[in-house]
Amino acid sequence: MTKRPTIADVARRAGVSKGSVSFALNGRPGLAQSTVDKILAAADELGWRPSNRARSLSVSKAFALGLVITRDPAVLSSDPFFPAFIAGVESVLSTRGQALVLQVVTAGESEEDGYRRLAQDARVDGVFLSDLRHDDPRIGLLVELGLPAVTLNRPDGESPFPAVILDDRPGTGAVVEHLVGLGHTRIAQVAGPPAFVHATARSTAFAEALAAAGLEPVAVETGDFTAAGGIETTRRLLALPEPPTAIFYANDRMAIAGLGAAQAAGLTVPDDLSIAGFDDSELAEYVHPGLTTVRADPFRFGEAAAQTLNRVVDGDTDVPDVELPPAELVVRRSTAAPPL
Amino acid sequence: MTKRPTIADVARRAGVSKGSVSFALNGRPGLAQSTVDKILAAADELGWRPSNRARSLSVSKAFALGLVITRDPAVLSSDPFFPAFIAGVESVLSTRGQALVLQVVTAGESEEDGYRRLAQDARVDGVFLSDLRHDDPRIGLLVELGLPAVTLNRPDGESPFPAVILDDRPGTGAVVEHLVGLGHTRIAQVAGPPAFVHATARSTAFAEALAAAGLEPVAVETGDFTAAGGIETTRRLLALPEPPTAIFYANDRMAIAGLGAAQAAGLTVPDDLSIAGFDDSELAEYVHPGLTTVRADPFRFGEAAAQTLNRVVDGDTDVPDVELPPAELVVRRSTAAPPL
DNA sequence: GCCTCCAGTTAAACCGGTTTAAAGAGCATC
DNA sequence: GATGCTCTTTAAACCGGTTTAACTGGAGGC
Repeated sequence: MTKRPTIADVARRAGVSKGSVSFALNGRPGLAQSTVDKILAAADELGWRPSNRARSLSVSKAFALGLVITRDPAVLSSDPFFPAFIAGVESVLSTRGQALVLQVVTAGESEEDGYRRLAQDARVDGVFLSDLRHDDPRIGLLVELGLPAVTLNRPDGESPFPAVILDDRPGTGAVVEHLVGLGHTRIAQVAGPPAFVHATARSTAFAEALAAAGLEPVAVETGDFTAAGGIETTRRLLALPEPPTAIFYANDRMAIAGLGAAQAAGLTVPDDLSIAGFDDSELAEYVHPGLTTVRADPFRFGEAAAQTLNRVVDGDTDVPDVELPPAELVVRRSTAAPPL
Repeated sequence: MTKRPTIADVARRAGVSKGSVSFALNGRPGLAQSTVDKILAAADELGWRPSNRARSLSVSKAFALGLVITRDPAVLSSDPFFPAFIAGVESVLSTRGQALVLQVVTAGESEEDGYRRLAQDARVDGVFLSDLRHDDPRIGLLVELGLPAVTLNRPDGESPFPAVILDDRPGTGAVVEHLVGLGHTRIAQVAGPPAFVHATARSTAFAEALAAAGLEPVAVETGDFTAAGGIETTRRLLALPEPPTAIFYANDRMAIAGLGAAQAAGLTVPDDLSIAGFDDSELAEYVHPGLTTVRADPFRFGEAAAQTLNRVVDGDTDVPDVELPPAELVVRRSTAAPPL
């Protein structure tokens, strides 16, 4: 493990100045082609790669992007979204020599502290803003911190940042149409926490799709995206005087737990009760019966978000929003015609 | 967003030299207490925080740790381990102003490229080595790269790195004892890929515990930790001329999928077949019937790993291995006495 | 009163790049 | 042959810290 070569070594070997090496590396005009070749050859022979740290200091960039996630409500622990999303992000970053810095905010602090830390330490050039809340205070915070960002889905307030959008509505509508088409009229929903923009978006889409079919939700419960929440809300729905014949959950985790709760209550799915989820997580296909759900593509979401954020970071003004192909219905065995 | 103050600003304000400010900040001896106070006060008034980048360059440290994960076999996507592990790591890093850099290796490359990238870019001061393989080539690679590391669990070859160990054996033994205690004699296992140290460790522990009870495995299938693998191996086990009355899976994901496969095959769990998993993932408690499994504490694992790695990074020689409290049995409804 | 010693402080070099201003070379112009 | 101009190249400053070696001023010893 000998010390790595520096730009000075390359310059010496090529018989030029440090500045010229820098110019050659960054492909700046003003150098004779022959000189450029000579320098690149020298760099190659020495196996030189410019030091990130030195570059960071002189150009005031971190060459890294940041993602803040809250761990608290176990929201994270079996969320199929983040891992795939992160993989998508990385697929873009690794080709550009950038890194992804994770900031997990633990119970004690507010999520905003996470962003504040990233900004104060100047660890990243920009951040991904996920799980938008209504009137999300983080947007103002990031503006104040001067930290570029991209939002995952469209915020409801003013935002100076581009958004990468995956529209949940078509998928939600498709689920409702599917259930209605099977003959269901008593459909309930287990929504996500109303503080989240995407949770209420799905709720609204659900209500609208039902209305379009001339129906109303028989009940709407609010879950917290966890399996425990799925159990509890399902029990409440099943205890209604006139329980629903179909339940649409805002994510697969709650749906799978709800499936368990229904079975524990002695019901057969889908004969007695139809169940649909949202995410198409890995287990959705393999539980019994297989879960009808809505599939998005978080990997691609990550890719698009990283590309978009990089445009902002690179100083591109007025980066347009990006629309991804909408989520689509995946029909499996957990939905069927309602009991007579 | 005005420019942040530098050490020179602080020095000027306190009426001292840059060097003194640096000394005061780092608590080095040789400064009069009164001077230190004056400097710290000035720093405070200006809200100065030393620049990570500059520090990084001059002390040749990244103030960050790295984690490389392979995304490919969807191993990641619903693995309950990593998110909790990462949260544990962060709980240590955030108090020290360090960051966690994630490197996701995508399909095309080998995982080693991930470490190589982290090392070449000098992005991190050390890395976590997870999912150890037999004679893991990454250990040699890290030595060669001069990158400090800590291994999650004990490697089987020589290793210069400390290990953080969570012993799976007591939990595995407890599962077997539990099943034997219920009266099972035909117990099968769905193991993990034999390339992984922890997979074979669990397998061996399983075989040994059975042997201690005077039994032999009725069959051992090798899964790949995915839900799809859980389905397939379960089908094979159930198709045996004399199928097992209990199956022990190497992780919850395969177990939950296996549960679905058994139910799809018309079996009632646990009356016809007992099922046990490993991990105590969130869904384990909420599927129907609740999954008997083995619970570890990945958050604490992350904490311990981060602390240990930091000792190595800080130049502590001979950091001892750390033993965590072993995983323990969690009995739920998916296990019962075998059918007569 | 002079020399030593030492605690306290500072100037300057350094980390490894980027960037700017200026110098130098080569050639055409008058 | 001096002047001007373009094309290359370089020296030096800079980013914001850390670290080393040298320099203070004052106390203490003789």
